Amino acid sequence: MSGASERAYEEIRKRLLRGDFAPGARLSESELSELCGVSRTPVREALRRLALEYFVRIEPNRGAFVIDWSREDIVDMFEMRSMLEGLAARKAAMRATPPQMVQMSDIIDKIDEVAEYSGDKMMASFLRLNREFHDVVFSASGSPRLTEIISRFVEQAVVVRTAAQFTPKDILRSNQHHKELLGAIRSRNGVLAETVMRVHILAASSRYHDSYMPGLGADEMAAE
Amino acid sequence: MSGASERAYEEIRKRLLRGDFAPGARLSESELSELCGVSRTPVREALRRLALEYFVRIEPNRGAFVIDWSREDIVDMFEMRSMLEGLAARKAAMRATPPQMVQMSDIIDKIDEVAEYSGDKMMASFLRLNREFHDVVFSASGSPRLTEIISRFVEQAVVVRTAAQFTPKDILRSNQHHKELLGAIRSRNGVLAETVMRVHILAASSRYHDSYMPGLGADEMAAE
DNA sequence: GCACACTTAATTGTATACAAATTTTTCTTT
DNA sequence: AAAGAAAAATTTGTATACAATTAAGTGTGC
Repeated sequence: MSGASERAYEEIRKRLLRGDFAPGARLSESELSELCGVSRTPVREALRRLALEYFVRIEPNRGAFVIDWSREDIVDMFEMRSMLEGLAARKAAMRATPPQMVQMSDIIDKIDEVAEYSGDKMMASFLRLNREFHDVVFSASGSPRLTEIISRFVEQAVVVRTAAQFTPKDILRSNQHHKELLGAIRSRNGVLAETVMRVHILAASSRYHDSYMPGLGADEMAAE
Repeated sequence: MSGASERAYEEIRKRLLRGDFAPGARLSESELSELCGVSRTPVREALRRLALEYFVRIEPNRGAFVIDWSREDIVDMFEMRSMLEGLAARKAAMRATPPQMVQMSDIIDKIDEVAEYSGDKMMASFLRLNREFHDVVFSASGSPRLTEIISRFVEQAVVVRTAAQFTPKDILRSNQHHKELLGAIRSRNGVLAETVMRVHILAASSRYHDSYMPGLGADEMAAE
């Protein structure tokens, strides 16, 4: 997957995330191909890939359609992700090296700084750092295959679309989870690390659904 | 994905499972295309799909190679599967309907009967019934998306290749897990259901690795 | 005026042809 | 003879052309 195919994938994915196409809309291969400036062949390849990542749904002989997620679907995706990332956190608690812990600590500090910023710049920085932090956890789990599969999961439609709507307060709370997780890893407490990570992810899910955590106002809700 | 594409996928997958190609071997698109009796286009599509299911690995501009799994990779895959199927079992304990419980019970009885048979017939019957049982659990979880993703996981290379080497004793022990799981579901004990399911899967993993359960001889080991 | 069948147009699926990249072979040089 | 470079051959990646299926439009019958 290189050149035209990769380009088509990036382009279509970008537009899907930006919401250029309505949910349920049919995606014409011809239109996409001239939109991306490549032929239909790499477009088809990109669509198949996006289907496996749950951005689109392909019906045989009928074409690709933008997936529309139900609330239940979204809950399920986050639940699954919480199980898998929880597993990674547990393994990380057992195997993380001191340098990796320092890395996590550094990222945590940077995220605290970023929360002071505002606007798109803040959001972009946070998303990058947050991704970095989780990558260190995955790496610390010592399981390349686990890392690979979870990454694929994290790249999925629901997760990506959810990430882009945090307030500074959300960011700080999210980072609080990071701190707790690092503490659990430092004390080699696998069960705690797993549980904290699950809370971390499920809180983001909760945030997404405009639901609330008992005893807290809506603006106090946790986010990933 | 229909016609030639589907045909190519089935054909290549069948040969991969049968071990026709050596691990790490390069799969030529031209060879596969005349092997399947279709052109290169659907073969490429099939290969991309098999890559996402971890049967092959694709290197840009170099082609597709048969994946070779390390022991650690296999452990990781089963661990992930245990987490996801555990989640499904927990949800099933909360939502399963009486008819679904009857279904599970029926399948359990049939598996006990099948263990009396011998040879390929037994194996085929067990695999089908086992799959049916797990499908009922997924269905009982009430989450179509969860079901879909776990199914995709279960179809993966490692899992499929592992399934085909159980003894009658393995089958009976596996079915014992099924009985415990049904008990947990009947009593609406989500945590127990989740834990039993995780044991069920991890036991299969353990079986696969010629490792053993403390205090039991090798031929007493559990299998899925 | 509405439903249904048929014809036409548009779209997806597959095959083939060409371009770009990689691997293999061959030839030169030390 | 071995190592490296250049050229040929093979293989993957992309574009285009054709086949098959599906969707849309048109006309006819009731």
